[in-house]
Amino acid sequence: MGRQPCCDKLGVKKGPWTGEEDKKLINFILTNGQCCWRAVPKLAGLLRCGKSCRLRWTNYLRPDLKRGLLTEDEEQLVIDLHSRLGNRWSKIAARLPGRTDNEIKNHWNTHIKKKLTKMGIDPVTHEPLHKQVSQDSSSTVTVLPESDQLGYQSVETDRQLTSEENSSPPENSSSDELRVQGVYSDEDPLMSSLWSDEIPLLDASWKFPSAENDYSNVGVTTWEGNCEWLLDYQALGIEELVFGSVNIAESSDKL
DNA sequence: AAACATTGCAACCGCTCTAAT
DNA sequence: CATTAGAGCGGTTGCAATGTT
Repeated sequence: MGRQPCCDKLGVKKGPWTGEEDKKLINFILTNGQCCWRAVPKLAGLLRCGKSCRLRWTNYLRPDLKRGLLTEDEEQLVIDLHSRLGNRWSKIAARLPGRTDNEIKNHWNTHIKKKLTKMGIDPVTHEPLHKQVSQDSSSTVTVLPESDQLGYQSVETDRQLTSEENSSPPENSSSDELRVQGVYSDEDPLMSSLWSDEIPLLDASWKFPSAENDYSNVGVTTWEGNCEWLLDYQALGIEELVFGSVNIAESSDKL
């Protein structure tokens, strides 16, 4: 017995969102809060799949999102977290307030990967590339990393990789396996907080520039039952402000 | 100026996880 | 315990913007 599709494929619009659709979605969520996403499109008068609405909201419309490129510090944090967590983008994103997993994933694939490769670091294993290359005697040994210039820390200190592990990226092993293997230590504050599934908060040691801002109630991935701020938004007339950005989206649609 | 190549990002797809029954 | 439905995640794709020839 197959699973029901998340939405009726018939009559469901796909592709880029229009300003009008954004407006409807924002308006609905500001007014009603977040109930079940499956019901959102119907209630909001959208011809979209609930999943699509959730994605649009979490990746683009959420008012607490930061826009623009990742800062150097954020990038560094992403690299560090990736070396520990692998492609667990949502876990990584949880450590960067105002950033989405999609955004970080895109930034990783388009910028950081290249940067690391250029630096002679394998973006998958975080191992120096020359280790693999040097096996081929004909190739020149890559001079290693300007990594220090960027503050990149080899993960060898954190992870004692066997040659087998070296051939399989972290994401190929289950987290529990890795923990059992001692790859991640429970004494590592980052890892232990991740294991315990607490609401992510920036550790002071990250020296993240925006840590001065209070994001303590923003890091939650769902704000069900925690949407008082929406009412505040409305009371303060911030809805207008939000829609201002929608207008920008609308105008960009016309371009 | 035009054609082509590359890049970057928003959005989709399909799978897994989890909670409810 | 098994089944089901919904939510979330990570990989991938499509396309507009930008750069290069």
